[in-house]
Amino acid sequence: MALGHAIMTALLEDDLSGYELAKDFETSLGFFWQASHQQIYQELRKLSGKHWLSKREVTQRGKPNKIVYGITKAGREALAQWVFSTTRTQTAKDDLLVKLYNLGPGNVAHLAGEITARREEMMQRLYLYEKIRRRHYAAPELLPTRRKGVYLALALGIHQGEQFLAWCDEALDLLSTIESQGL
Amino acid sequence: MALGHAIMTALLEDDLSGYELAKDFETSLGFFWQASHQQIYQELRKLSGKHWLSKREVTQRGKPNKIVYGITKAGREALAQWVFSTTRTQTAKDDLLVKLYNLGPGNVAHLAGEITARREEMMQRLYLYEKIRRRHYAAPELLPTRRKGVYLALALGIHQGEQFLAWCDEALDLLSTIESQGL
DNA sequence: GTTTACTATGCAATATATTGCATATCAATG
DNA sequence: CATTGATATGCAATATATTGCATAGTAAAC
Repeated sequence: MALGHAIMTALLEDDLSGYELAKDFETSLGFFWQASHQQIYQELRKLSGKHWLSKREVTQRGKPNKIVYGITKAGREALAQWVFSTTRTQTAKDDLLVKLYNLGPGNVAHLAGEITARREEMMQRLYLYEKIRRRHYAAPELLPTRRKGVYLALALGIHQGEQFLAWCDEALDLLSTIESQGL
Repeated sequence: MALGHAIMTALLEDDLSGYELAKDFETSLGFFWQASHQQIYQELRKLSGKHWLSKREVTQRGKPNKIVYGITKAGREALAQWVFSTTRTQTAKDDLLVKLYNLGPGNVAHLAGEITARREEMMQRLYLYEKIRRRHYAAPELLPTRRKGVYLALALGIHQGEQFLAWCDEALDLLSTIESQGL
């Protein structure tokens, strides 16, 4: 039920529509919790069914109307309680690592390519992270409490991203010593 | 369909029963791909239905009989092909980070506790990783090709684990500056 | 003026994962 | 000799996630 709590968390600061939430999940909170729009729309209906969210339709001009959700008092309480619940040990699944277990002369080149692509992606993400950090989290000790938490999540993302880049380099280095075999 | 491929990968070196696979998934490959025994048993039946695995019953004394699975030629081919498939962008979901977005005076102490627990867990895992590295991967350049891939997965685990410890310290440090509020 | 892109929401089917329970043998503990 | 724990496999129900498709209005590009 963590997606629901992630959504409520996103709604703590602003009321948002499903579409806007889906957009948001591609950045910020979505760095740590991805979700597709289908999932979000379903979850929104569930949450408002539980009265943890309120909804209202907003008429728009030049665009289809949207349904904007806001967190209710009951929602805030449920969220606050959830923070104290025991976190199930996280999933941590990555195809790439399973693929690496299958490393062989026939696929070195391909795997090196995948790693290079991931490296690129991570570079771009880090660029984004850094931009956010510089703009909003330059002095973490001075932030209001809640923002300190957000900062820490960001800091983890940055550290792990940098670490990942270093690993990519190590990996590409090692892979380059393997004789590739065409198909 | 990646669980299936993870299972076949595990069966590349040894034939194993569902129970043994489930045990294995708690270590080694399971560091990068967790799965419960229910999932594994179901997947095994699916895979042998596709003739990617063969099965035979092994009579045991002092223990219930077991069904041992081995990868077939067709399975090996499917696995080798899968390595070239496009990896869907990984999931990356962590309750703890969502919780951090909800940081407040009422839950600092709790969150600090969760981070401390995670730190402990990671220390233990790192200890395991390091033991494996020293024993089997001391000289990565000299390993046979496939083992180089396994080494790289391990290396990523180690680097990210160490990075995580450093982050925990940073986080605990920052959290300690926040005034905690009892309930 | 037709195509493409963005906003906005949704259904249905399938795939994947989790939770709880059930069964059965044997060894060791108390 | 009753309980606990390890081995060994499985069903059923629910929860969660993914994939493909459908609709519909407007704006901008060509």
